[in-house]
Amino acid sequence: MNLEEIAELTGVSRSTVSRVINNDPNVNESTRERVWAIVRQVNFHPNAAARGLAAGRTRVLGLVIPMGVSALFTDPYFPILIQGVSSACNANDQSVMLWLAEPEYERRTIRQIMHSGLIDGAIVASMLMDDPVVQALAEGDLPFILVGRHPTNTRVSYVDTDNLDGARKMVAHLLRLGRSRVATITGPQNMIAGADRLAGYSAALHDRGLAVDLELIVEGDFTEAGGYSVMQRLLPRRPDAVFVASDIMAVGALRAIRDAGLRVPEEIALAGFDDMPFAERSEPPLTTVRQPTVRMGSTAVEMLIDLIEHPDSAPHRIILPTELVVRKSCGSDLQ
Amino acid sequence: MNLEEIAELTGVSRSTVSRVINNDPNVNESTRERVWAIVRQVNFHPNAAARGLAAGRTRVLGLVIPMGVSALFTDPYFPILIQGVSSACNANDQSVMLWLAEPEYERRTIRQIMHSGLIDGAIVASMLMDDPVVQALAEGDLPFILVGRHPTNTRVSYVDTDNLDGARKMVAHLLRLGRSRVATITGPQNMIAGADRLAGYSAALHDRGLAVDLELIVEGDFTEAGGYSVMQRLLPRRPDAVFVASDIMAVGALRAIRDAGLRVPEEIALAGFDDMPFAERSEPPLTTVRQPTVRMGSTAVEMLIDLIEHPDSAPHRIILPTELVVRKSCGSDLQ
DNA sequence: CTGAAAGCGCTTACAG
DNA sequence: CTGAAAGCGCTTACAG
Repeated sequence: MNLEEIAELTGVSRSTVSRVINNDPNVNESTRERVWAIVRQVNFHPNAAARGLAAGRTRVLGLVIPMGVSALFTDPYFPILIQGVSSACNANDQSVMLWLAEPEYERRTIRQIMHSGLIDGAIVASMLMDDPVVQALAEGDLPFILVGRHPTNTRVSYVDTDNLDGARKMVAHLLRLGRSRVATITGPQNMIAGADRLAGYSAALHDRGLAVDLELIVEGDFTEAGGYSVMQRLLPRRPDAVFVASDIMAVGALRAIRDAGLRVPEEIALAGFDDMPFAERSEPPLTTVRQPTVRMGSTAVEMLIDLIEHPDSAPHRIILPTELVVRKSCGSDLQ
Repeated sequence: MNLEEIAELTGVSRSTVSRVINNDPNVNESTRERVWAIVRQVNFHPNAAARGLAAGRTRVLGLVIPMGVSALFTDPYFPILIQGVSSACNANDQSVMLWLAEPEYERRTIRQIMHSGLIDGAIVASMLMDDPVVQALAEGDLPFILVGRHPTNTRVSYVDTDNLDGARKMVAHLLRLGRSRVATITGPQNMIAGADRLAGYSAALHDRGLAVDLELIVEGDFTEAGGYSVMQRLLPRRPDAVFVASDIMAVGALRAIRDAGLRVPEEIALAGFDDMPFAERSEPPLTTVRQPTVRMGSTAVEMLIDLIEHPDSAPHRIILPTELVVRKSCGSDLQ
């Protein structure tokens, strides 16, 4: 079933059918109705590939997730992001092509994306400070939006969580509770969120006129096992609070504190970041920073559609706010 | 940059360039090399949409996940499945189009999928006994593979986990440990995995010549909160072991048992299903059944490619084995 | 082994 | 408001 056949059934030309399907205003009302009737009757759906080829727009958006960093896919961040993107695409009548860029295919992936003709633009969930994927995209001419800010390139558009502010608010909270040796377990410093959350930690100390004690800063790797072992290294330095840059690391840190015979929050206040589902189920429930992951996804979609339609617009940068989620692990109720 | 331009640069016809790109054997070796050299030099990639239109094959596979059931997306099953599918697609030089079918868009989604011309076939992760999406697909002529068996339609191909056998092995294990009142918290009985795991429970009792006690069977909803409340209902009936049809429900059940002042595994042995990441972190670590989710994804891809290339082959059904993961919560070490 | 030509199913100036 | 025609970038019989 194609345009030609519909045209025949309706007694108009292929062009007119096309106009009707595309809601072109220049069609006689009665013609339009006649065509629609047939279209619906035979359950006709135009071939999207042909449409894309002819019109130069496929209404398909690519979602690129570089898997290089780790098996981050077992944590809910990406699934939730995918959900946000997908649902915004549904709402905007777009389809989504998913590219999980495994390291061994990364080069091929990025080429495919840019030259496939299959997508009108891409949303890239890059996490690294200096991602070759982003580099390559920036050199091509496919519209794209980053989820996660880009630290240097001033010409890319992105949406990000306010990681710095979230961390800052959390550390300020811990200080306000009277903790004096607030340590932090950071994320990898080659990851933007890792760097930004550390910057927030420093800023909070600075806000209070406190000096950063390098002894109290240790770098984790965003895994539970990493959180555990790094917390063990931290314990002899006697922190009375720890801001952990991710919930999953916080769970590991919690175990390490327990295994050392210390109590949370009495002896060590603990706070995470992300507000993952397990955070509220942990024992004690984990104080953390909530980020608007779904909204990042849908915002990215809207930005991308806008960029596709206005390729020459200036780069947009949107930073979404976070929210403090205070539970038992920080000892707010001990005061 | 298109075929025509490459042809011009090489001094051959568009047809020949196309043959080279598609590894057609009927090309002179030296011509082939000359063309490849140029293709690489200008970093040419054929337009996939045009290719799909002309050849009738896009090398894009659809992955359809009906989101109707629940926000199942916060558990790692789907992400891991997506990963398996995506990585097998990469390995087979296919791209993947992701359709998260939200209930409100389900009808449109399925139409889009079938008529888009964008994909050569679909992998459908359906969970319901009687899914309208599967129904619709079965009536169309797009090749598709189900992840999760179909109970009635004998003409669809699928890959599934051996849910029945996994449950059966687990319950047999609990019985072997000397537990005499083995209860089960099932999944929703309109979901295939829910039904199959209950069937496995019954089979294990039957294998031992034991009668099923309906008092010891309660239906959960695959959520933690559900596991909690349903376990509360179960407690007065004094089970000494509970096979819970999913890890997330098992975590809820564990909390309910604790809150009632009972000990796991001493007073109640507990076992889950799925082997999710948090299962080994639970306290005590959860005995469970591991299913090969990644392999289901990659198997589905291979089956689909096969089906696309041999549309008339008989339906295939592949059931992958599970593995018992024995940890502390079942009390194996109490013996 | 190679090329000219038709065709995949659409869109969109162009002319009327 | 409508249609004939060119074109999007490929593939693939067909003829040689």
